[in-house]
Amino acid sequence: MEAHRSNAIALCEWFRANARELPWRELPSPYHVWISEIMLQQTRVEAVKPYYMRFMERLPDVQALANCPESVYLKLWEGLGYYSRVRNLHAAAEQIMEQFDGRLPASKEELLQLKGIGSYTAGAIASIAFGLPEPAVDGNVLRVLMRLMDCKWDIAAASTKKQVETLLADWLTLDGIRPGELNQALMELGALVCVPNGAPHCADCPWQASCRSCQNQTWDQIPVKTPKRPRRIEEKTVFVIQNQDGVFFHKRASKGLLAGLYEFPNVEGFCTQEEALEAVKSFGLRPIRIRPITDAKHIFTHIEWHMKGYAVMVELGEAGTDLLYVDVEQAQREFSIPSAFRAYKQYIGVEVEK
DNA sequence: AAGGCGGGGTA
DNA sequence: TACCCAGCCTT
Repeated sequence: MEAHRSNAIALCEWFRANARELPWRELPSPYHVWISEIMLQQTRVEAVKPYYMRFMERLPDVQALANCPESVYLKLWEGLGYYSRVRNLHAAAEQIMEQFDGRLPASKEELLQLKGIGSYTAGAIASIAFGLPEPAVDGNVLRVLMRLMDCKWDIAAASTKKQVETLLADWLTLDGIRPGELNQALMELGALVCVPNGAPHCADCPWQASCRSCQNQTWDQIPVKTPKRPRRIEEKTVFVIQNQDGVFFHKRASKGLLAGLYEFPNVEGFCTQEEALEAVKSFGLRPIRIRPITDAKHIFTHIEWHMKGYAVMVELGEAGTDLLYVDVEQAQREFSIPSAFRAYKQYIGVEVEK
């Protein structure tokens, strides 16, 4: 246990000297920590920064978030990915207003009752915002500790995470340890020194002398992780349908992939120009002109979209189906459109040549 | 335990 | 190209 203590102390000293200045570290209130931790799930620090700043400006507290309409919070999340995060964030804000008098609860057990908060996030909020000795085990922490112990357990296994949580629970109650600091230090070490891609910067590591993986030169074998299965490919035809006044969009279903976001009307499979015209007619619209536009590919974690595009000019009038007809400004302002359709946004407002 | 769920950086 | 990122939820 004494070896653990000296490791923990050395890591915290390293952290105090090397911690990055991050927006959510300026004033780590429970709300600030909560929002930042949700945004940081499976998402890099640099990607989160501008979203975090804008989110805090627009929704500075739990009440503002609880009262926020879906279109606004989805727009604030547009492009960040994993959109159920912000849906759960909003639901949890309502939960906090109703059950906890507008303040985040100060226990891991209660935090776990909130939508979108699992073991890691509950531990992060409990330790960083409330100073409680709760572990916060993410991918960084698993990698760092597996290397420290030269341990080849599968980090994709739930049992591995449990073991690490149990180990850290002891570290966090050691004399002179600030739980929030140690948890952040473990993650910071993983982000800056014991990096996931390429060789770790062992010369800069506060654990260099005690790290088994460094001694045994096994860093490239650790962590062990079961591979995920290959992506499936889906072919789609995407339509940028316009008339003189506006453009047509479709709101996706409230569950599943890209839930609740807006998309260009599209159909399964690759359409010829003739088939494309038929598809547009099936939307309840009368095409005037059509031309092929760019192909595009978008890679999700588990799916690959291969897209073929057509720009279509249609007669004035609403669609007979569930398409929404809006002017460009309204679309920009109110519609959250996923990055998958980035290649087609440039055709909005562009004349369709014969 | 396994699969669904985004998007982008990096080697 | 493949892997990973301050993971969570559903089945």
